[in-house]
Amino acid sequence: MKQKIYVHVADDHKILIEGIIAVINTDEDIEINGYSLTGKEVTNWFDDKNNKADVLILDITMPILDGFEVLKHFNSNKIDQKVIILSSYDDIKIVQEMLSLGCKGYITKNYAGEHIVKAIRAVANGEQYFSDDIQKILLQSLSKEQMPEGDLPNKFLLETLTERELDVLRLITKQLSTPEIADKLNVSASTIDSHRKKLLKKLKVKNAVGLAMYAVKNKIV
Amino acid sequence: MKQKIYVHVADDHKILIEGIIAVINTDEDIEINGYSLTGKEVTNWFDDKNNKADVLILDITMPILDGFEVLKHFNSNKIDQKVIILSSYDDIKIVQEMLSLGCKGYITKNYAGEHIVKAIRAVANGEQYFSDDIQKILLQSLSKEQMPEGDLPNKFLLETLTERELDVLRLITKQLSTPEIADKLNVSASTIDSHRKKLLKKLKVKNAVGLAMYAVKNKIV
DNA sequence: ATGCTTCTCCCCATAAATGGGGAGGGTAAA
DNA sequence: TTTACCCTCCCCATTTATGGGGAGAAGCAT
Repeated sequence: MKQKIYVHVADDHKILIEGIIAVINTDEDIEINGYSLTGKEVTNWFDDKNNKADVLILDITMPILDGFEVLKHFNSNKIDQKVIILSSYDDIKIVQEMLSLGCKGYITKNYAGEHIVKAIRAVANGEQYFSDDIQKILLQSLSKEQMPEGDLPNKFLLETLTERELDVLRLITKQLSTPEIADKLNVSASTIDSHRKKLLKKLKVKNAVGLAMYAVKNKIV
Repeated sequence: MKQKIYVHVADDHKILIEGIIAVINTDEDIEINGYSLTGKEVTNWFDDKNNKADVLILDITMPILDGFEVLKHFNSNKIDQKVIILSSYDDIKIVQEMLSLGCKGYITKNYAGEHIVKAIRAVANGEQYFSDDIQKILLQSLSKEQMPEGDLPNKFLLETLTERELDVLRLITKQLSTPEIADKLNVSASTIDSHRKKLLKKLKVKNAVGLAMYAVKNKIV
């Protein structure tokens, strides 16, 4: 029998912890030797040098301390802990932030059932592990040009929009057509067309709906 | 031995379903005889008269159809199903909305582990059941004597959208064009055109951008 | 002065969206 | 059975949107 892998689970929903335990208990060489319902419990547990786990499965949204703060605590206290993020979020910004904070794996709750055991084995073995959807968005982010660290990618894109482009974008979200926008801004429709083309290229979206969704996400409206 | 209670579980996170199964399996007289990962699966399951469950445990945030829409489907199709809402939300408006839609129990995911078995027994027995935190906010709302008037204004409009229209609306927000949507749904582009026209009329918006903005406001996406 | 960007406007063309009408098949309720 | 709604598909037509190119005027910075 292989050496046992000890796992600590942290999630504010106990039912989810019980689900993970149920899935993992089918494997004899993995054992849950502790769990936490808040981020504070996690840091307390690992601050005690008697407590150890090969892998920590960590939720992001938790009371008192969230997943980000737990990882920051580990970093500032030189606690070298292998962490798998288990979250509902599949936002590239969050994933990148977590990676920069040192997590070794990231799986979304949609994939947890099938992949969690694989993830634990991989990370315990010193490898990384990401669920399929996370792999996908990570690859997408790579192909698009990486942002300088700590910078929010969308903030950056937003800066590249000129004032006039922002004017047009705002009016688009108000459901105005090109001729209507041209009229409102007292320029030719051709000009608005140019701005629209520029917006589509800059924001890498397909159509006006994409522009609107971008505007909403970035709170331009 | 008592008569067995059959339970259907619906949640978009399979790991949570596995947790519930793990907790419930300790009781011999309760059995999970089905589960769903989307609201659509739930309605399909219960539309089949061969499928029955004494209790349905229902999450609110699910793909395709959310918990609200599942209950509305039950009501408009005269399906008398005992439902326990299992959600992270502890918003009084949401709880009241769910009660008015006929749910028999409401427990938050924080309390799921300890209370879910009790809740199932109570509801299967014709009683109501609410977890402690939900009981608390329900009592508060009574003492404040607040009315749920004008609470969810747009949710009403949402009701008027058919499932097919919602399908189309969701794909529009993903920046798909009419031909692309037609391809994805395996129907003719003319059909999608019809749905788009209907959507524009029903939601009283000018164009696809208006549809997208509506979808965002009403958290369809 | 020479680039650089922005804003403006135009040409070309095709694809897509909007707006009106109708129509058949299905299901379900009254 | 009749009524109503939903989903499907088509006709007509016009307006908008997308995608490529170029180009001049103004401002600004090195």
